[in-house]
Amino acid sequence: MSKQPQQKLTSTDQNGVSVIQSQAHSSAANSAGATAGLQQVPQLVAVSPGGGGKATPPSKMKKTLLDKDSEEYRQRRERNNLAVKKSRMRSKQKAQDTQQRVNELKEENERLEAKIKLLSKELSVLKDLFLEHAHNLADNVQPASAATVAPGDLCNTNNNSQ
Amino acid sequence: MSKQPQQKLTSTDQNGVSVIQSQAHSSAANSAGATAGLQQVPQLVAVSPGGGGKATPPSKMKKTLLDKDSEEYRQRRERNNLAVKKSRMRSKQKAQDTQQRVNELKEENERLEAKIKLLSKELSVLKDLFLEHAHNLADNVQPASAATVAPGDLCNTNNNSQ
DNA sequence: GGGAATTGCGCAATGA
DNA sequence: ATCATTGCGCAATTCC
Repeated sequence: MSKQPQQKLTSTDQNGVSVIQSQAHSSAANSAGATAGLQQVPQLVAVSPGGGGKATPPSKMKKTLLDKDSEEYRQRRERNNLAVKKSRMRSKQKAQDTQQRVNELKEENERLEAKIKLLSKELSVLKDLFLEHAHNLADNVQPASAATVAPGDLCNTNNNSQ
Repeated sequence: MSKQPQQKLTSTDQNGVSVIQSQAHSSAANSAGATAGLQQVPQLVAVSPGGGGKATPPSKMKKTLLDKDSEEYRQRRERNNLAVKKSRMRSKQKAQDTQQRVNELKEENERLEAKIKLLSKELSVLKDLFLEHAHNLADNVQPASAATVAPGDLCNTNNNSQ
């Protein structure tokens, strides 16, 4: 898929002290280059409390050393960063899709309601017609069925879609 | 304009383990919360050269002041962190609302379609009745009017449901 | 100019 | 062990 070889310039590889990793990732997706010098602060890791003398704490010792300089560490970070980016992209897209879905549903809703209105009207007309006819029948026998029946376009099923 | 009640300012330190702060300056009274998590960064103090006068050159030199130790800096950061949190919260909530809206709309959609179905059926029944009656009339009384009324399926409500 | 809001990103913890 | 998800802080940018 979208996987570009990202350069990794870990400057100050073995500089004496602090790590200013001004990693200019230069992601491909980054357009509008305004030369963004990003800079994440280095975090000093507390290797061990200086004065303390805990020799062997409980046997649960996992987070002993996170070699920031380790190659593997950087590798893992990079992978995670990629994963994070991907995940966020997907999340964003999903939200967008949802929003679009809302719009579509709203549209369809309107359509359906319009149709309901139409059908209701038709129904009402037909019912009136029946009533009228029934009255006519009750009054006498048959006055004029045709006239009663077709006043205009009662039965028009103008079903215009959309 | 802040319209939202400030949440508890205590930084709720629950995991901040790996970062310790090597704060050079002991700030004054840290009101409300003593937020931890500071890092030391090599700060290149690049004050405006020349000494004395301000005379800021019209160039693009704006990174003149970034004192990480500054009280104002920390203050700004904290405010921004709060703002970020708020913004993200809102964003999340909005997404959630949108999702819920989708559900509601879907539900209503179903309801509407059901109603359409019902109305269509009613209409169809009524029309059939109508036709039948017309036939009766045609049989018994005048063929002329009956013929005018019912050629075949005059009132075909071709209700296509999506 | 200035503060809040938004956005992109990296880090670390955690879930699956 | 690898990837995905998530909370959080930083910094740049944008919006009042």
